[in-house]
Amino acid sequence: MTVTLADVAARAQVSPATVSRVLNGNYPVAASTRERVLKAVDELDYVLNGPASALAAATSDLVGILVNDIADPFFGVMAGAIQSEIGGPGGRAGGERLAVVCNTGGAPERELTYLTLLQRQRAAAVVLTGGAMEDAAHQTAVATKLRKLSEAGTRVVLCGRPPAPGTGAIALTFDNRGGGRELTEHLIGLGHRRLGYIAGPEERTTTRHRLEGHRAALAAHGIEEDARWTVHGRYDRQSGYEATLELLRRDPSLTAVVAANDTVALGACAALRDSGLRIPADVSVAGFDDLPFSIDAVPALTTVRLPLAEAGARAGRIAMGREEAPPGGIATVRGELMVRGSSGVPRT
Amino acid sequence: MTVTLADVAARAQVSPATVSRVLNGNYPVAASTRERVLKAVDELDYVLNGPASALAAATSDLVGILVNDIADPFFGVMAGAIQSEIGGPGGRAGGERLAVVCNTGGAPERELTYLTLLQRQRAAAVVLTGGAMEDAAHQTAVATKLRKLSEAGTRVVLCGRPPAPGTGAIALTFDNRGGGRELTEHLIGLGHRRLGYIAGPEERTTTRHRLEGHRAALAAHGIEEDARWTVHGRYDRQSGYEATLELLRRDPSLTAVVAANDTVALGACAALRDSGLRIPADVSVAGFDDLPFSIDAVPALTTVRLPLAEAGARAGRIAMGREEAPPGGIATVRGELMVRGSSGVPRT
DNA sequence: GGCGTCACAGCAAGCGCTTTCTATTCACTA
DNA sequence: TAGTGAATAGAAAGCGCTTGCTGTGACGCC
Repeated sequence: MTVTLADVAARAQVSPATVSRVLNGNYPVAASTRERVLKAVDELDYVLNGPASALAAATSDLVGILVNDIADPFFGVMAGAIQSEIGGPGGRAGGERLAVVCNTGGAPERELTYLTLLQRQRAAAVVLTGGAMEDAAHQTAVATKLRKLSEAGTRVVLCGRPPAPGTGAIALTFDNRGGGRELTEHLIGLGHRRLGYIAGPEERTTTRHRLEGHRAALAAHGIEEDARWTVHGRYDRQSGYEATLELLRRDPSLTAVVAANDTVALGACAALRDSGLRIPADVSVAGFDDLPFSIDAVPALTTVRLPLAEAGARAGRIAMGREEAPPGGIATVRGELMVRGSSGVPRT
Repeated sequence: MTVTLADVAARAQVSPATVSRVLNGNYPVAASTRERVLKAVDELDYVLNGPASALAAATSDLVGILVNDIADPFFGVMAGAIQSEIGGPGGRAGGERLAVVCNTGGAPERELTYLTLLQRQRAAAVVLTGGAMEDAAHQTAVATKLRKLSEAGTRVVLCGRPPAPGTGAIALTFDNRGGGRELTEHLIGLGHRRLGYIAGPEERTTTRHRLEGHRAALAAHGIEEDARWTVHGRYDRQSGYEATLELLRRDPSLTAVVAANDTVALGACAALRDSGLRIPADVSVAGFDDLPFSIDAVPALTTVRLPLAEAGARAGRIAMGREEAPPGGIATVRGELMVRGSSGVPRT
């Protein structure tokens, strides 16, 4: 039925061992023999049995990439960059590895199950992207899992995620706090004193860090924050829309709205427009991430550019062992403030 | 070192066979025994060896999803929908399957290599998304591969891709031609007679079909097309920007620009704005796909909504064998014209 | 000319699991 | 009381590959 190594060996008149060695290229095989084997492989249209080879060799060529939402360009861009370095076919990498993207949907239990699945497949490496959940039980569970993976020889890299001490995972962390602070300071610098903030889901590290940065900026400039100025929501457009209406309802005198990310900011823009307010003449808007579409908003979005592709690529290389891990296993990746049309001086 | 089935068996005082049966649940095991086994599994923190089990059972729980560009929401949305149906952990599906997204970057050879990799892993199913390459040699190669996969028991589903006759693949095809035609007819109906068209890469089926629809509409209304009115480019924003400038240069009297997709349309909008033209007062713009951000453009983009999530979900179910394949193995998925602010009557 | 050294090739023992077939038990029925 | 079959557990044969170790000629060296 299906062609096996033995069939190839028979046809090439060599032992299975030799065929295996030709295919893996990690043992000397005479050129003439090699050729004969390759010819047989070609003629029989042989395809290696992955599971069998993984079992025998006790390694696999699978690399897992965990993302919260694959439909969100934030993760798409990172995943693409990671994958391009992992190789898969045609990547810069030599060995053919199957980079697989797993969509957790931001659900803790899914994250864990995917990790188990990858552990089960004896994945060569795992890259976790995006913010982590702040649920203590879940964090412990994930940490335990990551440690087990590391111990089993799977390289674990965190990309855009806070470090997980004691797990052996390498972390490339985004400086969400610093970015958030810089962004808000920009607005304060323009003269804003009443700033609404649309935060992401409560239990995400990303949410918390960005918000902390925002508040640090306010505090640093002696602006007392009004509790009504912060609204929590999801990381999507609709959430931004609704949150903005809510903010306007709570305090119509706000002159700026800072959003958890660009997608939310776009929703905010829509809500402001629908409320008859001009951007930035009436209200300034700022986002975070600098996703590809942010420059196409009208006016273009002021935001913090996160080097998603660069960080992803680096994470990919580290996962493949082609780049050294940063000292201490932790590196902080900074964002860059992008001032564009959506922010201006406040109305007087 | 690592815990194996045998270890669990020893601790639970049963045979390995019994443990396997408890874990797979496809054979009667006394409740008390089962409990003992599960307890041992838990205590030893046992994780099944995927490759070994795949080898022994001659099946795997891997499902491959091939996309052209994972950073493009068009694919992200589809992939997310597919994956949610495939299951993976927490999906609606029962069996835990590892849905893996493979990024081909639109490169033919990568597509093939990924297919081989999946074949190697004995994937349970493969879903190919997005337009196909029109290169004859490559199409044959892919068709051969798909046929082999089908024959080996892998379910093959094409989502948003033209059918591949004789391969055993189920196809859910987007009606790009019909959508393109409807879109252009809308513009013609508004009074436009000089319409520029920004097409995608030449060798893509999607490109060709949309363009054919556009031309069919023109022909149906007796509009003779000027060769200068079509420009080819990539499916990205920059390409749309440049192509639009080129179109304006070639014929400044154009009153509408139809883009290959929404991303390109956004680039077109930017180019028009930068050229001092108003949308739609001076030039109308239309896109295709109705990606999430299209509604946030200013003005909102007139486009053809493709039910990406629905089609993806259906493809996922078919791949899992949870939904019957359409009659003949081919279904056409129609788009829906979304008329928004970016199209209006032409300037006089 | 004898012998250590290479460069290859093959043997065979698993890798950790699934599954067929067989054995055992036990509850009933005749 | 023996006979029957259902229910359950185990023995063992692989699944297709990798790899440590064992040949086996050919070669160079003293």
